[in-house]
Amino acid sequence: MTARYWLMKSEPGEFGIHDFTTAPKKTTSWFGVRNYQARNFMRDDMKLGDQAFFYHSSCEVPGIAGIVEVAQLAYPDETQFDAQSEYFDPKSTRDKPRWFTVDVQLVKKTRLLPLSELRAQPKLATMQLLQRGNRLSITPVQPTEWKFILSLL
DNA sequence: GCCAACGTTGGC
DNA sequence: GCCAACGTTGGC
Repeated sequence: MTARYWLMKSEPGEFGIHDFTTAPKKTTSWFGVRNYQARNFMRDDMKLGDQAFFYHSSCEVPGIAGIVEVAQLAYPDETQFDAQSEYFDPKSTRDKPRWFTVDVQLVKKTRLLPLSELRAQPKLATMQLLQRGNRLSITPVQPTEWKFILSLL
C-alpha cells in the first residue's frame, strides 16, 4: 500500500503550527478526536509516513499552515479513560477502547495558505475539505490535489 | 454572535 | 429502525 495523504484540522488556540517547535521530537499525539469517521481514518487507514496538511481552523485566517507526517500508528487515546479530561468517555473501556489517536511529526512549516485561496482554485473544486457542510477534522487528500497544493505553497 | 450543515441520542 | 431534538463544527 502506497502512502496516502490527509488534511488534519486543529484550532491554533488549542494546538497551532508553532506548538510543534517546542514539542519533543516536534511530535504530538492527535488525541481528542470524537468522530467515528475521523477515528476510522486514523485507526484503519493511516500508515507510518503518510503525510498530511496541517490546517488551522476556527481562527482569524483559516488555512494550511504546514506539513506533518504519521510518526506512530493508531493506539487508544488515553484521554477517553480520564474522568478529569474534557475528552472523557464513560462508555469506553480499556478492553474495548472506542477512541484512537496517532502521533504526527512536523515535516515543515509552510506559508499560511488561506482557505479563500484554496476555494479560488478550480482544480480543487472537488477537494473534500471544500465541500459544502464539511466538518470532518480529518479528510483524505487525493494525490493530484496534494501535488497541486504543494505547488501553491 | 449567527447559523447552515451534519452527527448523535433516545423515545417510540 | 425512524426521526425529532439536541449538540457541535467552523466559516463568516
